Amino acid sequence: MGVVEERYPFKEIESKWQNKWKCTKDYKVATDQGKPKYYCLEMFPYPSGALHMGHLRVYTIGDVIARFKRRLGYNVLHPMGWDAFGLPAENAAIEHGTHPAEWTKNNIAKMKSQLTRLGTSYDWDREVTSCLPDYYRWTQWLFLHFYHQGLAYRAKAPVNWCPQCATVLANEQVEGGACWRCDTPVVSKELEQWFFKITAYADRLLEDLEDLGWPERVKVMQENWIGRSEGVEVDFPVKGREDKIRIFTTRADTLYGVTYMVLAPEHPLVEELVRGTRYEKDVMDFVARVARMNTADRVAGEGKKEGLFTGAYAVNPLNGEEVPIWVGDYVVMEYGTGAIMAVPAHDQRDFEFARQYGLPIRVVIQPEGWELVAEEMTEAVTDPGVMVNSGPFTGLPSQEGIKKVAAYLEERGIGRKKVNYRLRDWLISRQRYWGAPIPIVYCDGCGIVPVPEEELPVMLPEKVKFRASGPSPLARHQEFVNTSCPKCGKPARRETDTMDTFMCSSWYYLRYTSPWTSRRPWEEEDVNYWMPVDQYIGGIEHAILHLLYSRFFVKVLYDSGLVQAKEPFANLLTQGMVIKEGAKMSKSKGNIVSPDEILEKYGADTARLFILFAAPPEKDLDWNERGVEGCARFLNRVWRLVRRLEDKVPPLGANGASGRGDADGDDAALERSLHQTIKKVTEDVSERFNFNTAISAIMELVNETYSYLEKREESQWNLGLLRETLEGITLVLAPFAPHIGEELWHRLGHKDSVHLCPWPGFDPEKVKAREVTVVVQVNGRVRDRMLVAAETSERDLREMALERERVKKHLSGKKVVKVITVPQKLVNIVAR
RNA sequence: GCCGGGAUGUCGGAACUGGUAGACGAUAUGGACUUAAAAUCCAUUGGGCCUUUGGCCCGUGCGGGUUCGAGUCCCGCUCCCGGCACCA
Repeated sequence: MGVVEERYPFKEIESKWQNKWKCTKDYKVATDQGKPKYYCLEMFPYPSGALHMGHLRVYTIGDVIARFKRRLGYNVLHPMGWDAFGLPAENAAIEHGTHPAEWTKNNIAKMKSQLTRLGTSYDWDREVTSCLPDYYRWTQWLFLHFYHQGLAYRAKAPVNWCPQCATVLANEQVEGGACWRCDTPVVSKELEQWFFKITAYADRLLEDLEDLGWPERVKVMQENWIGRSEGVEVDFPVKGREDKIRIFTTRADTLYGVTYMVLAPEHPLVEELVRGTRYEKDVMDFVARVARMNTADRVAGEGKKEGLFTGAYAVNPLNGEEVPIWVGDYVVMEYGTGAIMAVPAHDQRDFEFARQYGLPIRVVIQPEGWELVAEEMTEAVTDPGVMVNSGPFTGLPSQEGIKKVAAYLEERGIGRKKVNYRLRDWLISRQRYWGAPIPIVYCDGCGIVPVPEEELPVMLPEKVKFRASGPSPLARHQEFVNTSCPKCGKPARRETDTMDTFMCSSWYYLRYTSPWTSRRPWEEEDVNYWMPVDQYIGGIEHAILHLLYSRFFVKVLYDSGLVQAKEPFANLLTQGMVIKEGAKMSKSKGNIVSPDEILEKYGADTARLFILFAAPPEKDLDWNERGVEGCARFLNRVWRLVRRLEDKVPPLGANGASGRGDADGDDAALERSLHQTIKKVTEDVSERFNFNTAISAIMELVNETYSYLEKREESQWNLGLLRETLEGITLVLAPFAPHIGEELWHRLGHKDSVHLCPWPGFDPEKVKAREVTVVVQVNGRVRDRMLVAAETSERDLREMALERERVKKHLSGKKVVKVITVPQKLVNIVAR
């Protein structure tokens, strides 16, 4: 029985088929209007050096989907490339002296070979690398396109600066006041930078979320990030001055409850109000102190509020009342108008501030069911209620009041409806070398001049010197900086900032559709055939960043007629993390599992199978070596099963096709299992991406096939049925374990690749069981089981159930009140 | 605080629109094969109770409810994970 104990030689098999697939280019695709397309895409990696387990997981999931859809007859675009600009390359250059281009190139080579070893089915002819001039040329082209659309502008503004990365960051790249990449607290700096006007698309970015096949939580995260808020802006005149303080509020119904105003420390009016007054020194000291705090400190001081009276008063435009104007750190300049009306009775922050500084509290909304008394309140009451002390609005329900007061303000020209967003424009300048140069020239005479399209790309100079601190290599590179103005020809200076690498990744999926074109960023026919991406797969960490920027890009391109898709990614799958012993893999914890070691020890098929089997794709996956061994065991079982029978089972169509009507029904049972398995795998993969249950179904079929062989003498085996079964197993296993699938398929006598073979269908008739186990319950408790013909009628079921001895025992002394029957499932007898 | 998601054996996880809770895999235990080990194969593997073949009871985070029947639906909580947050 030597063969039976054999383990499958994965090393030979895997390299054999990987070479074959490479030569035959089985996964190369072309635009084909006559075929339904399917664009399957995984987020392209940053070439950091080597794949980690997280990469292994995404690329395995994507590969299974691509292989599966191909087999279903789709023209599948499944490309791969490299998000190759970025800081680590530059930092490596500073530390080790390797040029970023060299470092990146080596990493790409390494990671590409790892992806090949994993058995992925990419069309490598479409590989894109964002740091190469033939790619970043178009990134620059897109910058100019945005510029010409009025969507790129240069502005001086307070921006987030990461001292560690020595560059500015977009708002999306600051997490809790710290740099998303290195976790260093960011500081605020006033700089002139390039911005993309993403806020102009806020509403569409919000509205179009609805139709996306994305996880709810990702949609909600984007919703929160955009932070749409409807309200009114109201002007409060300043007593004794021409100035007005404009505020934004969502609670116009509480306008009669205003007892003071607060300006943000950065508000331009602050200085003017206090100038020359006895309040000036204290207020300006306070303003300076707040300005010195970095973002992290200000976030950390959450809840603690500080403020000062400015000595000035504002007039409530509704009731003419004079209220003191304060300056306070709990009001931020970036949101709304940088000034608020304070209604301590109905806003928790105002309430805390008022209590702290002894400012008056006035109730103007009485919630239903209890009587609010300002002096007795311990917190603000924000619930809706009835308006009180509100002049002509008294007695109105507050929710109605919001609208009525707004209308009243608008009529009198003292206020207007306004929608505010939390979303800020996207700051795309970076003070670093390893990125796409911003194609702009500054001329003393002409000002900001875009580099003409035909002069693209603005090449990143290769010979530069890296230093640990100071200006970026680009800013110090005189030949790069000094140029002539494209407009007037006089000496001019180039922009030395490069673009945020999120620019590069905002359009790479468009480039994949026609990466060879050198005349345009993409060919219209190709981009419109393939887009949108049907299934996008990647980590949740890009829920806002990459996914929001890409959506913005496509909307802009749609508006200019460059693409027909309104959204880049129709469906999104966010895969969970790979963890070990309940913790994220990290160097400090020493729980890192290396993909190379896994591929070496167990092979790609086993690694893939475990990744897919251990958890559904959205959930975290706990890496467990014993589980990996279980998957290796399973593949060996399949291997031995085919090896044992490959010379015995006749080709399909020849004599010995599966005979039915065998006396004991084992043949029918095995055949049924086969069809049920195909059905289950098909549904689990196509409808829900539940690879784990699909694989367990295949395991069950393999177990049953072994049982079948065990049960009978070899002479009694139905060899035709066994061939059908073995082929079925191979066909459905192939997307998950492509190498062994291909090998077994060929061992079974086939000449073509299993991966190009149509997905097997199932016969709905053969899925149905002839006999089923029906459960008999008495008062909802299972008391017996009956094996009956599947088509047994409800009446028969009921009668049979009532006749069962065990049932009678439980019915003794009771009266049958009701009998519920569910054909093929159960009978429930209700007795009292 | 607001929003989203979750809690099922020893572990990873199954259970379609309410209908046999624990599929599949791992672990553990026992057995077969072997000089022995590995590998392989077979059996058992939620808890408790009863004298057995067998049977009974409990059990899907907690407390209620709806229903013939609830892991699944409803109400009220607890805890965990994630996002946002002086956002006016």
